[in-house]
Amino acid sequence: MADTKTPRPGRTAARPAAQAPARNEARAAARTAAADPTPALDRIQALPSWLLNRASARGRRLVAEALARDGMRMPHHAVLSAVADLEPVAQAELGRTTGFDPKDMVGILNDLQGRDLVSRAPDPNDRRKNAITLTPEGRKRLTRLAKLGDEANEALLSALSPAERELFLALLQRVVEGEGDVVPGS
Amino acid sequence: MADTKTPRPGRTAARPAAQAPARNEARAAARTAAADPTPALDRIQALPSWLLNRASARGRRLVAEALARDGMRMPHHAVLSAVADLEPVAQAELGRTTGFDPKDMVGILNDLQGRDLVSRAPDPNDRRKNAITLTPEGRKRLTRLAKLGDEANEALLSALSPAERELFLALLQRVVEGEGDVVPGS
DNA sequence: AGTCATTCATTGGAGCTCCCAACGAATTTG
DNA sequence: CAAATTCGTTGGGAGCTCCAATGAATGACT
Repeated sequence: MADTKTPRPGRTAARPAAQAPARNEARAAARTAAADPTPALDRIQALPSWLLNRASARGRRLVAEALARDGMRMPHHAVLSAVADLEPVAQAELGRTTGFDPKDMVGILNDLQGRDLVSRAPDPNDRRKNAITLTPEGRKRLTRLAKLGDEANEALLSALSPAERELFLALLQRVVEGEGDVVPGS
Repeated sequence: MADTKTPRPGRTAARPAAQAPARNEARAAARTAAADPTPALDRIQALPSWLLNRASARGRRLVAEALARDGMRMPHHAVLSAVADLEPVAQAELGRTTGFDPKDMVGILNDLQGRDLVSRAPDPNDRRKNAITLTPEGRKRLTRLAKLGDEANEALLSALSPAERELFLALLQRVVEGEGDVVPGS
């Protein structure tokens, strides 16, 4: 890859020119010449995947900023919530329910345990497992985090009315589940 | 962080036990005791930011798989599209219109130039800039990529009817633009 | 004119998410 | 009892996003 590029070869000027004819004129000319009614850039930026990426990035940023005010990140909040529901729970099951990689789960729980928000004790019934439990501080912290997360999500959808939000979430849910192809039917 | 965790301390067994009382019973007990009608995990996984992340990840995966059949990745497609519209165009402007970091733009264009899909020549009018241009091969390749991308996006929204897709995209667009708070008015 | 701020392409580095592979310990299956 | 599986952990890598700094070149201002 290092030999394929042209790393600013000396900048010796003296070029054939006749290559940059006023930009906009070239663009319009190309459009009429190639009969390209919809510019490729506009098309790509209207693609569902593109819009979803941008919306997701905005949501992640908003949530990250909100949780950062409490010194936490999104995975901390998610795992803390899962522990609250499933405790005592093994790390592998936490990974399955939240979707985090076991490798990353180790780091997340290291953080949470380091702040005394969860306790990680060997499970007496299955000594391979760790029994993850919420500490009282963890429970209080989770309440705060849930509030911050809700506020961020409120801001994320602030452009939509309540009815529109409900509709949007319903559609979004079906997109997430995907598996479409066959008509929903029921 | 290395001293905060408990790295499986020997597994010497002999534990206080009385800590893992059959799992499900503990869960039900906690729910009645804490009067928690909505499990925290369910709540967090119904959050707009969570759903958007999952939908975005699904879209990214579908698009990546589709473009990979042509040996390309998403940024390649996006930049190639932008070049098609704006050529000849400088890297910095490409970065502004597509949203890619200037650093990443270097690598993307290195790839594209290495495959002779774009040409990168010094701009005679402004010797700081590179004039990025589409090669004939690049134009053909873009047609293929656009098709692959469209198919992937079709699959992404396959769970929605045409009317629902239109509605979903309209709502999604407004979420992306955000800046809500004030009513759109027009 | 010459100084100064800005822009451009590039390099370096970091963080996050996801995936794959391996390991020792422990458990389950046959 | 042997074999396969699970569990937590460590290691590495690929992609995407972001920030800081550099030298070259340009533009603006006095």
